[in-house]
Amino acid sequence: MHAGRSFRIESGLFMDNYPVGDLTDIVRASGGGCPDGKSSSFAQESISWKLPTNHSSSNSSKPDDSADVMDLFSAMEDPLLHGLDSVFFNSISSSMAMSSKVDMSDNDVFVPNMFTRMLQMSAANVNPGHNQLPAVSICSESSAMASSSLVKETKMNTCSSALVVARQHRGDGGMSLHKSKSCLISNGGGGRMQISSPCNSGIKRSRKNQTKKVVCIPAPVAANSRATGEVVPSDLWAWRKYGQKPIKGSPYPRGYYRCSSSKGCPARKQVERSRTDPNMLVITYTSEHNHPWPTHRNALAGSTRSQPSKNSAGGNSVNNLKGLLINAQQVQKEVTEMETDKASSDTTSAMATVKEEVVEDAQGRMDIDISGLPRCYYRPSEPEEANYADEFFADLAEIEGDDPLHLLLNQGFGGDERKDPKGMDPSSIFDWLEEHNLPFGVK
DNA sequence: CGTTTTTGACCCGCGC
DNA sequence: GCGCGGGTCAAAAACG
Repeated sequence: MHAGRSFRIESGLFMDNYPVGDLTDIVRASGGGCPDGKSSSFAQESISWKLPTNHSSSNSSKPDDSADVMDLFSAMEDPLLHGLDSVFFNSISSSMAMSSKVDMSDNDVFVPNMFTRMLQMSAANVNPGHNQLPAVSICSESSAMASSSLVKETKMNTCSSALVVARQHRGDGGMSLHKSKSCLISNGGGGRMQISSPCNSGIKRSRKNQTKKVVCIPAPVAANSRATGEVVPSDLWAWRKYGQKPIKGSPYPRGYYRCSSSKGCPARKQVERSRTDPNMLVITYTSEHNHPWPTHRNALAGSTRSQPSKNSAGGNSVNNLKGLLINAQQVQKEVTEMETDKASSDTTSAMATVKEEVVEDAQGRMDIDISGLPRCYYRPSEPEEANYADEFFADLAEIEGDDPLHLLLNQGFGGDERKDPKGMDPSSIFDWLEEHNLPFGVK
């Protein structure tokens, strides 16, 4: 329809150096705690958004920058997750109004722009040498906050609440946290989502030492329900299931998936239900994609099996993503309800965590080395629409201290309007894109 | 026909 | 060395 102009979105998401603390703190943030149920008492979680726009002090000074290069694809690994965590962080931010704080210092711009993570990423455009990327660090108040002297208190106008930002610079190239493996696959209870992200050093590891990113999300109810009853949310990567195994101690099998977008791509993911809460899915990502985002699923044949419902997030990646986003929407709704119901912050009030983990050794320790630096580029073929959206995104990016995603959520969730990208909800983005024949792919 | 899913067999790492 | 548990392979079936 239109030709000539394209717009580009640049953003990124990476975990600033995770401050002192152990993973149990992170996991507890989900409200689920460890399977043994002993982790129900913990301090209010802190969540931080950080977007070091132009300063390169966050990570670039670390000696192992080369690792960042290897991180690129892994950071790109799950754009959906970035999108979801954006959604979710908004939810959290709303629910944590009472006790959270935010650091909006100087160059920090709070721009969890979901679009930038949902849309196309292109490795060719990734420049790992610069840290013009937003960083996200999430930590527990009891640990990181208490130890960080850099925490400032400001306000966050967008979410009518505040978040905590704990910022620390890497000292010796990483820190070791006590590994709480069982907790990693615990869940936060219905409607909660945990996200653990990895650090990818690019070093080939043995099975047990492989970099893993653990994600806990509420199991999509209707999305991708397969004949087996298995519910597997999809993302925009193309995954092919290559195995399934019953897991000892869990009534639910674990599915093994590999990336089918590119031959030889080492990316893997495992999907299983949480043994403590069947409503939660635990997705473990292993290894990084060695290719950009797929422009399309490389095949449809067989991919829609047992996914008859076009609207149930099955059948194609767009709808799958919609399903997850809708799920995130539900999560947000729950958060809102919880906030309404009680202002107190119990263990389930912190719903999402993001952490980077590297299973470094068998000593029950893990190193946190957060350096994923995704950049998102979206080059729609509809310049007019692009132009429109360009301004839209630009506005979003420039609203300092405002949360465009929150705007989206406020405007979009619960509404049916999707014609106007300015007013659509995240799930409607895809409808809008589809309606306007906008590709997800690069170029 | 090309791709994915299923599923039993095989391989590998780890603990004893 | 052996057994166990988890991860992967590969053939057959299913799907569009």
